[in-house]
Amino acid sequence: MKKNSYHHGNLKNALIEAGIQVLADEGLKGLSLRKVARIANVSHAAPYAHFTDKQALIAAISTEGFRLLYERIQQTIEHFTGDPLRQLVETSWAYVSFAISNPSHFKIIFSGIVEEEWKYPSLIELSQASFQQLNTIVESCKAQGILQSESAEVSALAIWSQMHGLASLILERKLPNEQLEQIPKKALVVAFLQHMIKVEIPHENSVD
Amino acid sequence: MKKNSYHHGNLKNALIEAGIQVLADEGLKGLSLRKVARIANVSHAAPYAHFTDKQALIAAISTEGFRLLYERIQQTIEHFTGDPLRQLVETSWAYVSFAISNPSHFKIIFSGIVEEEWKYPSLIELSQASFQQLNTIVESCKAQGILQSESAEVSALAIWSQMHGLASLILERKLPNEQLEQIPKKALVVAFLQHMIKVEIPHENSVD
DNA sequence: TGTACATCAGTGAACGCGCGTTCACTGATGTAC
DNA sequence: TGTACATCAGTGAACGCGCGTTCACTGATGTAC
Repeated sequence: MKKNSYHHGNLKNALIEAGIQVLADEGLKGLSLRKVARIANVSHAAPYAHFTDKQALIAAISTEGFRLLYERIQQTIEHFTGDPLRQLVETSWAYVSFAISNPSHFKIIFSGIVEEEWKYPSLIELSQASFQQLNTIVESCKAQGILQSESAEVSALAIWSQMHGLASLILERKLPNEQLEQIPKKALVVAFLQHMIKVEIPHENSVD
Repeated sequence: MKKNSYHHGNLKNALIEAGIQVLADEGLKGLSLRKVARIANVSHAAPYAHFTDKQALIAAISTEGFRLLYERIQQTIEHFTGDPLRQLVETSWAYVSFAISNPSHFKIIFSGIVEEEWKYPSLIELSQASFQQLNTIVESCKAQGILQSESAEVSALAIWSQMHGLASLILERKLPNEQLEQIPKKALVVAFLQHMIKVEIPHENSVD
């Protein structure tokens, strides 16, 4: 970024960025340390100064993506403080739209590519923190009588599963027909949630 | 299968089976034509008599898996003819349990690995037929007042998404805590569906 | 401010590997007469 | 039943490739005094 010779100065991040780019362009099968180094204008051995091996780079990309997702959801939660129903709808949509606009990140986080995940504790922390975000919202909704009142955790998992499944099916282009494909994705999210919610979800003056 | 020299007799299927085995043992990154040929006790060039290239083998494995899933669901439907609620519960469970017991097949079908899917029309047909199975059940449920009465297709997609998401999260070991992991998976399926259904789902004298 | 030195972040050659695919070939099988 | 021949399903050598990783190295940077 700053120096034009020898020491790069920010190579670690540059390699992560390059990796994301490769994933977007060619998918996982096209991702190699050598290619990533090439894109960062650096010799093919240079990455080893920052990552112990290829898995470590993949884990770093995954962690970075998870962090982005987490922060996006956190912002949404704060933006709608005090309105749990709205929080539920908007965070669900944030999840699905994150997948749509960052397919590489979403896929690498959730495609079981990172082996031996326990070696990368920040990944696991983020995963649990993310679920906790949703769980808190669901508890608030139940407290307000918006959702049926059984185990909040099961309900949270039900919602997460639904949004995760929708995101996956969209990314894999498995939406079963054109009719469904033409429905705006946010409308699908709202319709799905409406199936589970007692009160009517109000029309929003869409924020994003 | 029959001859012990030169002509194999059933090599095409043997290669598909070998491919499934490799996927189960080492995942997609370990799958190569050469390895598959090795397992089938055949020279590394032999597969080219049956598949134009590596992609074609992958597509064949995927198609085979999809067919198994389709047939399993079809049997479940027929087994509970006349009882749409039961059909809904049991086919949902069939979907999730197929994923659990055939993770390689499930992943390869739904992981976007098959490129240029349009080259393999039977894959696309199976995909649409599968959704149609679910759609028919949902329509019956709505006719009986079991489900809310909006678009059957949207409801069907909601259910499919939910089960697909649950299956994916289980396979990727992303269930957020041990508490949830200890719940029998079928109980989760039932709980999820209960969120969307007006009537109580009866306890079944479990069939499988 | 200047110098000596440790540490850091890169280089480039080299290793061994398994892969996908092609090609000329050959052994086995099926069919027409 | 026997023979000629086309077709099919395999073989094994060869190609070129990109990869992950290691290693001895060197240029740049930071620090102690």
